[in-house]
Amino acid sequence: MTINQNTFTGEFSYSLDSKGRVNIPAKFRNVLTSDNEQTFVITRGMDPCVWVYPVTVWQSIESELRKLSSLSRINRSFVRSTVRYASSVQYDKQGRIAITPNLIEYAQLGKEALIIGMVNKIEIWNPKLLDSIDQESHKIDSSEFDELANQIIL
Amino acid sequence: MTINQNTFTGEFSYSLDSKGRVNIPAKFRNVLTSDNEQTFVITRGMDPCVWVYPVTVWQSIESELRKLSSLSRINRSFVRSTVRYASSVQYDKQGRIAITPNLIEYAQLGKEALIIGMVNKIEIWNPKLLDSIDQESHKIDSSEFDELANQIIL
DNA sequence: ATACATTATGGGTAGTTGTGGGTAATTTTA
DNA sequence: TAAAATTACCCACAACTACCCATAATGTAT
Repeated sequence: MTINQNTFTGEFSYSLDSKGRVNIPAKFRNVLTSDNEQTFVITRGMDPCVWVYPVTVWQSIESELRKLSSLSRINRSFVRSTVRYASSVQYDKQGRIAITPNLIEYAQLGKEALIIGMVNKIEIWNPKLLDSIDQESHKIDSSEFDELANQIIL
Repeated sequence: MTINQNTFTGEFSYSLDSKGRVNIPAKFRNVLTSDNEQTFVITRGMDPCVWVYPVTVWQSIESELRKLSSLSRINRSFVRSTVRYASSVQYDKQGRIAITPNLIEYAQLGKEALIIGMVNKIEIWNPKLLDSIDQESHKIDSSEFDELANQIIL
C-alpha cells in the first residue's frame, strides 16, 4: 500500500496561513516512519526554496558532515552553510508545520505554497518563482538532461 | 494463460467517470505481481498522456534517482521534473484508479479513455488526441524507424 | 441453453484532510 | 515586574476522498 518509507513524490498546492504555517500533505505524513515522531528538519534549499527532511534522514546527513575534516576551508564553509539555517519542527494535530520568517523570506513565500516530493526530501516553493526558474534552466540544460534521461529508463 | 509478469500489451477503451476514475483492464491487473499490492504509480507521460507503472517498477526508477546528488543543479532539476507529477494509487474493489485533476488536465482527458499496454507501463490517452498525433508523427518518423530496425528484430 | 462468475460503470456515505481562527502558555521586551 | 508579542495547543467547518454497495453487460462453464 505505501510506496516506500520516508519517500516523497508528487506535487500539492497548499496555502501558507497568516501564522506562517503550511500543511504537510497527508500522503507525506503517512509514509513517515514512526521513529521520526512527527518531526521534520527545515532548512534552505540549494535553489530558492525550503527543504524539509524527516528528522531521521537529516541525522544521517549530519553524520556524513561529521566525517568532513575541518582542516579544509571548503569543508568548513560547506558544513557551515548546510547546518546554519536548519531547525527542527514538529507538525501539529492538523498536520501543519511552522516555517520560520528566515526561510519564508529566503524562499520568497507568499500565500501560495507549492509542495513537491523530491524522493528523500520535500521542497516548498513560491509557484511563480519555480515557473520562472524552470523556464530558464530548460533552455540551458537540455543536453545534459538528455544524458541523465538515457541512464535512467523510464 | 499469462504472457509475462508486470508486462502489458493491447488496447482498451474505457470511460472516465465523474469522479475521475478509470478502470484498469482485468488483463492488466491479472499480470500484476502480488508484491505490488494492487498499487500503481501514475505520472505525466513524455507525450500528452498519463503513464501508469506497477509500483515495484517505479521503485527501481526511484532508487536510480536516489543516487543523484542534490549538489548538482541539473540533478535537482531532473529529479524534480521526473517525480513532481507522480503519485501512487491503489485500485478499488472494482479495479479502478483515480486520476488526479492535474493529470486529467495534462492529458486532456474527457469521458473517453484509451488504455494502451506499453510493455513495462500503461498509457492512458484521449483517443482523439492520439489520433491526431499519430498522423503527424507517421509522416515524420519513417526514416528513424528504419534506424531502429537494426536494433530490434520483429 | 442456462446458470454462474467476472467485469465495467454508477452512485451513496462516513471518515479524512485542508483551512481558518480562538485561547492559553511561554517568551521577549520595556 | 508588567506589558507585549510570540508560540503552542485546541476546536470548528467545508471539501474531498476512500470505501462500500448496486446494477447491467459481458464472458465462462456445465
